[in-house]
Amino acid sequence: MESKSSRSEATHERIVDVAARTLRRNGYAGVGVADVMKQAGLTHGGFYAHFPSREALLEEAVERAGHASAEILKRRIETARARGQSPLRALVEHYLSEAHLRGVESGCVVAALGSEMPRQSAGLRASSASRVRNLVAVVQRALPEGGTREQAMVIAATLVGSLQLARTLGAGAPGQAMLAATREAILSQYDRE
Amino acid sequence: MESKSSRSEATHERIVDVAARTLRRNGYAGVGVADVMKQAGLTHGGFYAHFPSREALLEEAVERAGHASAEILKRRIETARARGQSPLRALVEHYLSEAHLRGVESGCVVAALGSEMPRQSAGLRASSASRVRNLVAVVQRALPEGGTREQAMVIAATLVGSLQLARTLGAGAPGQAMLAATREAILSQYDRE
DNA sequence: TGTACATCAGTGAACGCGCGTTCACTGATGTAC
DNA sequence: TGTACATCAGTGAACGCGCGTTCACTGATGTAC
Repeated sequence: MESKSSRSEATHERIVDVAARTLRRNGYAGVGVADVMKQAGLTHGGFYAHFPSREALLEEAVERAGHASAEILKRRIETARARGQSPLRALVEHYLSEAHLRGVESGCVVAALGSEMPRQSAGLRASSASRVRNLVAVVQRALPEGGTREQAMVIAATLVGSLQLARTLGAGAPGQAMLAATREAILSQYDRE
Repeated sequence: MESKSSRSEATHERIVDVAARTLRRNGYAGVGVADVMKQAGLTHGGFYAHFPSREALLEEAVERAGHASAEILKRRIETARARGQSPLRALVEHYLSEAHLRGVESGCVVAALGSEMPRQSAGLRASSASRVRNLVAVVQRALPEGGTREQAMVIAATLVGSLQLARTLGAGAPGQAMLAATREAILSQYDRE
């Protein structure tokens, strides 16, 4: 890494950022080398100076996308806790918000790719499974004292499923109703302090 | 339809059946005209005598897959009810079973395609959204007297999310743990008679 | 400070391949007489 | 019952296109003296 120039590194980061957004918007198959390079302001020929293959880019993009949205969730949780508010409520209201419903490309990668993850190559499945475990861990952090991993798994599954179904039903009333029902259900069950 | 010979109709059905399985195993992008025709015992050239386009096949395949798995769920629910057992338990234990975890290609199309549905063309999104509404309706049927549509939406989201995350974590212990946690959570909350 | 040279990020044309789609043709089925 | 013909499901070669990958080259940056 130290042998690479900072200019090269900056370009690398830019490509991964573009790919992390495109990945969530279009799925694994929707990430094209030429298209990503063009969005990053480059020509496609230079791609292989930065990545050994398209697959390698996808692995980095899954991790980038996962870390980015997990960081946002963690920050919301910590802020709520610091203010004496419910961290779980902060998490749920952010995850199941209209902004997240509409903003696939900057949202949770697990919700964006959930049904495609199991079909990927071994390397990509490993990156993807690790994003799932991380999501469960973040949810568990938001639970009240004594919250178990089992509870976190159930809540994570509900969050992911709800967002996907809402997006499929459409960003209008049907999708909103799905999110509202789920917010209500999770909070009334797990947020009794 | 009546103008078509029964031989042609049988071939058409066979192609849709193959596509409905391939669709769930490989996703929308994983359904290739040549591959499906080959699996149906035909050559790819004849495809356009049966469908105006690949897209038209996909729409039929989504509906076929959705109806098929919904029928199985409905039957389980009715059987349980007839025997005086809990229909919700029957539904949940079937949906979150190891068989369903492993059998993507004959399982619920919403779980198999959830994250890809919102990105499809208008026609496919319509077919897909209709499968989501149908799943919610089937879940509501399984609820005890007075079960609301909101409850059904939350349970459907949890079922879909849990199955996807379990498949991503792998069919071994991690995936099984996800399913077990979700079964337990849904039944203990909604199955108090 | 200035000149000569090496390094290397990025360019753009070309490749092989798979895929959706088209189309002229074949060969079996069924109808007319 | 048999022959001639029409229908039509399915065949297989060919097409255009997009995509991942390769590679010889360019031009800017930075180092040596």
